[in-house]
Amino acid sequence: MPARKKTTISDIAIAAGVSKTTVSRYINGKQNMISAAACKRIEKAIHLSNYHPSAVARSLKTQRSYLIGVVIANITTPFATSLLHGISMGLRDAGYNPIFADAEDSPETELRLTESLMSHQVDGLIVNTTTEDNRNLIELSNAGTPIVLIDRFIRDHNFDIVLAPYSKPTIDLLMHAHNEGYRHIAMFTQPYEENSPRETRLNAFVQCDNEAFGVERPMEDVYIVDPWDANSAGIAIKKLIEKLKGDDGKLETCCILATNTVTMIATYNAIREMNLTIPDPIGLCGPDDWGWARRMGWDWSATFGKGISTYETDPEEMGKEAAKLVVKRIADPNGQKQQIYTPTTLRLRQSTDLKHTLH
Amino acid sequence: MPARKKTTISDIAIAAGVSKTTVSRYINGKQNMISAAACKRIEKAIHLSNYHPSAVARSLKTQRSYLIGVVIANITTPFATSLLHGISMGLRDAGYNPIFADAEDSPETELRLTESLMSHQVDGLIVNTTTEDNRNLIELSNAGTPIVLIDRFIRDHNFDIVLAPYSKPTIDLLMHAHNEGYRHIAMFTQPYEENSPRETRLNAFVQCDNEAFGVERPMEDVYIVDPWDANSAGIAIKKLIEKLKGDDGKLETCCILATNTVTMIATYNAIREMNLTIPDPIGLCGPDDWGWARRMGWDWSATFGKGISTYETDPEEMGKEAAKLVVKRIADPNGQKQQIYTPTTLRLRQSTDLKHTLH
DNA sequence: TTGTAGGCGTTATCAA
DNA sequence: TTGATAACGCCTACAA
Repeated sequence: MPARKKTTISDIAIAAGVSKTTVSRYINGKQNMISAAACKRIEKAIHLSNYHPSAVARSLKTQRSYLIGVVIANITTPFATSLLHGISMGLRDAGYNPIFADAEDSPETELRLTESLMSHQVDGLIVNTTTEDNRNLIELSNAGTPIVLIDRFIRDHNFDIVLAPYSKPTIDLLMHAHNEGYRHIAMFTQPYEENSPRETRLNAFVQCDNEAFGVERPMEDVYIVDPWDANSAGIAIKKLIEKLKGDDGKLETCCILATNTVTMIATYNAIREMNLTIPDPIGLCGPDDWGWARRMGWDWSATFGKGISTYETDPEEMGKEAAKLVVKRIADPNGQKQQIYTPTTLRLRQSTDLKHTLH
Repeated sequence: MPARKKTTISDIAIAAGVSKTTVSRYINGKQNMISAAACKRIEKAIHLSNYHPSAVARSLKTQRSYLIGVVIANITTPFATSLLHGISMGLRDAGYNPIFADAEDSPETELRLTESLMSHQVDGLIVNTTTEDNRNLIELSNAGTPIVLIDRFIRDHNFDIVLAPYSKPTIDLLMHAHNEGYRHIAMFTQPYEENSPRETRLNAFVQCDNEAFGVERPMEDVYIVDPWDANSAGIAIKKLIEKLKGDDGKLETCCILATNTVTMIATYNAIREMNLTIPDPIGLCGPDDWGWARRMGWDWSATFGKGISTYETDPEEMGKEAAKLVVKRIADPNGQKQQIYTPTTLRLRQSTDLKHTLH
């Protein structure tokens, strides 16, 4: 099956017996400038040849592509899934299409992909960046490219950005633990360098551990966990237990704040393997960005034990907001940069219900 | 910050004191046709102005974009995520970029997006289609567009396609249930019209129920479940139980085959809520396309009860293969259409371990 | 209401 | 080794 040559606007013009200009007008909805007769003939010609205008030629001429480049730090997470879905819906509503690129957690890859997207004339960028220190994006932004960051910020430069308000709910969770009577808190986190949401949560933790729990060096209550390594969480738990042992050998109570859902699950499994019980002496809580699971009817956080206390983020909503924001910035390039915070919902469940359990 | 005009090949030509042609040659790696001096000047000019060639103009001229359109039926599943990741990696290795579109399970959306992708001169298409009966793709294919289907086929037309071999492992699982001594089998599936993998699994089930279990009307052992509806699985379980009640009121054993991971989890939860035990009298098994979870160190299928019997698919590998295949088809448009089956791994766990449990 | 002509940023052809 | 020049398919003054 040989590839036929594509039909172009000229073909239609000839077939309909009019000029390219007229056809172009027809395509762009300016039918009120065209005689009914011509309209008919053009319509027919287009239909017969099943002609589709070339977005490429149009982009070249108009310098607009109606394409938005979407760069995701790592697509292999449930968070990214919901994000993409939201972005996709939001852009479509505004007549734009996403070109999507997966940086695979590599700043170099992110740079390369971003350049590729730019050379394809994308009208704007939505970026979930791998790097807090992203010179390239700052340059692009300075050069006038509409850019919206999502979930991760960039230092030393003012960007449009969509965020979940991680600090507040983190503190809410920790204060709840405090009120429940936990003696200690601990934070289990993936490496947090260059990753602003984790940093934000860390800061909230440190502040709370210091102020509410009166701990002098709260960083000592922070444990680095690699959920990709099956043993990592177990090792952290062992270290934690050592610290919690009282003089009588009994464990003091401690509520663990996990940095994200995946870390939380790894931690949960580790706790169970150590034959420790939840919520006493160990409590567990953290963010829940697995909206997709809920949407599928699976409330995962209720499946583990008797339920894990979480705050739910809404990545899909974040995606939608980001989409709206780029489109807005394209229309109004010099408008004020915006920070949008999408709402979060606290869900207190058994995993931190120390008071009740003590009786 | 006003958007500066973009620098073009002409700017570079002027700055370097050469012609556009020479610059073009430089860009395209034909530096051996250029004098060392000119090379130097061009390099310098490009560097100073941080010039990036326009992929759009190039596409228009060469009729190649190095863009592959990727249409996914529904991105809101972990399966799709892994798929995308695989595609993304595979394409990148070959110098192509994915433009990705989410059809949101709607054939109309799929059509619209596909047309949009085509008008952007994509060199090929990778499609996880919503519709078995997809006239549009057949036409495009006939017109010479390189298309690779992934996970879902299209009736009445020969396409390049990447599939998991659902039939064989489904039968393996069911025969295993038979050998374990289950008296009945049942299938819990999402609606399967227009969805080839589910259909394939259904056919395998029907055949097995008939031949191995001697059931006359195997379709009566098929239950439609909507995992998005929390009650749906529960209702199906109740119906099933009615059928399993023997004369003495005791339940006969039955192994449930779930159609996919999400349905399986919904089913698992429903079984537990009914206070039924696994694997006796109810067994549970099905496919596992949650590779991402394992990659994150969470072997989910071991987390539920004492482990669920599954066969693991490898969506990431499927994506990679699809990427390789489009690229190949672009290079060799008239080559034989291929069907690629990616491997699958059987994991037998406690949820179907009836024999052992009986003692 | 319609058409002509020029150009968007490249590459390809041909000649020098 | 280099460079004019003509496309690629479309849009857009400007003119008729």
